[in-house]
Amino acid sequence: MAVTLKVLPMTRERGACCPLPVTLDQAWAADQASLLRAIADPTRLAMLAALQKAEQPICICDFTGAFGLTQPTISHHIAKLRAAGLVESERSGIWVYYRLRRDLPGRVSRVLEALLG
Amino acid sequence: MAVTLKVLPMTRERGACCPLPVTLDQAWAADQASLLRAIADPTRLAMLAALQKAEQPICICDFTGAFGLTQPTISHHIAKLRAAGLVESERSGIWVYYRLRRDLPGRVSRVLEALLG
DNA sequence: ATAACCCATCGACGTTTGTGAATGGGTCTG
DNA sequence: CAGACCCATTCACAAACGTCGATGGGTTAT
Repeated sequence: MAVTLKVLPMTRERGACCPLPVTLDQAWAADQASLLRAIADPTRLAMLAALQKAEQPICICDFTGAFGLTQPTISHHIAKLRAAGLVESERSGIWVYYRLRRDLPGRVSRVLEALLG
Repeated sequence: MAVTLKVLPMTRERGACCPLPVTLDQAWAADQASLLRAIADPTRLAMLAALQKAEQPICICDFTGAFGLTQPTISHHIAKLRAAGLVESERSGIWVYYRLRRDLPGRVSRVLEALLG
């Protein structure tokens, strides 16, 4: 009911597609997609949620125990989060503790906040 | 310069990883990851940005002209966005116009807002 | 020094994903 | 009707991804 949206053209010049009314920032899209691909994985998402909720940093072996995954796999996921600039690490003895980066860019913070609540 | 964080254990019981101090909601992680995978692509991100900025719905052939991609590829990307519940379509003549869904869940809206500004 | 433990990296394998050619259905025009 | 156009689907293929076993470097305990 009510007019859902402006009248769509039933007939317009065939064979001539309209140019998009907005400019496509390709570099922006690539950057955002790169960040999102780093987050778009159940394991890494759960890692981020755990890192955000825990006040203590978490080490790889803790993750390995919590998920049903092997240590190389966990290490691989953490490496992706690190490459995306989402986490930072600190070595203490034989353990390497991870936490969310404290100086995350504003956009990244907003995305994580929207996701992790 | 100041204490960066609480003291990390230099030595703790070896061979016994600490249980995570938070519960891992696996279903939540899978759902969020599924949504994010639908967005984590440069083409689809640009599509979403265009759909958000344009007040007029956009049809497939317009996208095909704007990106350097073929029509099946554009159709494939739009299908992923539709499967994720992000866009809805309306046929008008031989054209199918797409727009962002108007009743997006709150979480999804917040994520998109954080991404697209 | 030796052993035990944690972690990163490499190589390999199966799965998923992005892309385009080809095809068919649907809609308008002549 | 025939032709032209838009779109969705199928198929095929290369690239990227997630996972694990194996290996090596680094650190602590004995």
